[in-house]
Amino acid sequence: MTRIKEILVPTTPRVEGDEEIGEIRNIVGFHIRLAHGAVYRHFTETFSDLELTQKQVSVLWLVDDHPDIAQTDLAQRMRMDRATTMATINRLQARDYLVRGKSASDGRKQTLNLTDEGSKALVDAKEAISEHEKWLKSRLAEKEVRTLIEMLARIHE
Amino acid sequence: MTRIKEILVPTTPRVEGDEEIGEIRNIVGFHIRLAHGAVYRHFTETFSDLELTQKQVSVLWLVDDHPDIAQTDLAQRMRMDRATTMATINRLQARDYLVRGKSASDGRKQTLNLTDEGSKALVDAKEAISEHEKWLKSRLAEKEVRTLIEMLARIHE
DNA sequence: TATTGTTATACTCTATAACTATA
DNA sequence: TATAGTTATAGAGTATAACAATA
Repeated sequence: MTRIKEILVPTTPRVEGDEEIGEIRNIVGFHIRLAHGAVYRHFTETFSDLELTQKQVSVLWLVDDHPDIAQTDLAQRMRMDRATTMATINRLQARDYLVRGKSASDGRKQTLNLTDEGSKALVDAKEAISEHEKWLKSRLAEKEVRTLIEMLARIHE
Repeated sequence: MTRIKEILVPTTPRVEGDEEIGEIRNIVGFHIRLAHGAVYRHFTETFSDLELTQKQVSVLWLVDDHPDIAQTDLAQRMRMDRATTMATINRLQARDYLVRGKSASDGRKQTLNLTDEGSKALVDAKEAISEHEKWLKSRLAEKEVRTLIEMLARIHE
């Protein structure tokens, strides 16, 4: 189901020297950094009770979605190297949010799974993420959310 | 100058349970984090010769655009707090890329300016940023770049 | 040889708190 | 009182290098 909507499109023409590097405001990377910072800050400020970072929540979430996941698999999904993954896992294990096991199929690999405490923490964390997303999405139209995610995915994939 | 354009807007109706939090793939914050990481990684890997981080380049750029800028003004533009700004400035000053001075109008404030060496480094850095942006923009259509910047700005402003 | 996990190391980013000087 | 800069401190993220165990 679709309907026609009229929007105003500013027709900024391409100017001579447009491809040159001009103002810092036109640098995509600059805005990605700032947006990331804003998101990071809102999350940590609003949900300091959680005592979990976005990254840690992401790890709990992925482990919950993929029981027995190995560290390398997790690392790939998070776009982290092994050492960084280790550091994150260690912190979560120290708080008894997840446990390491031995993979039956491959002796080199380990299995990661949430503890009951980890599952409980994830429920709270998802609640927080949900609120956080509402804050984020309040700045975007419904359709823009999908567009934005699609464009960002093209960048990190 | 503007013109009217008609677009099709899919009127996806809100469904029961729509506000529920589903897959991690639908979380905007998740993609912003990953995209930021991808951009960060590409920049540091490709321009390790520079010995400058994106943040440091941004600071040099802003100081160049705004001679005699004070640390607090810079901090606002970078969305950093004072302490983080100090740390960044200190690193750049230690490398003789910028100098601190005293503000004539306000004894509390300082002035920041690039040294000749800092200016030279900025030229190289802008070259790198330009290439980096090409890599980034190769994943996006011309129009999408503007859309993305606009949406990201709405998030961090 | 390649992969997985591990440890050690280092730099950057981020922020909080407390202090000094100035407005 | 408020603002600007400073210092000390700390946790987290990021990565590299080298090592052991396993495939």
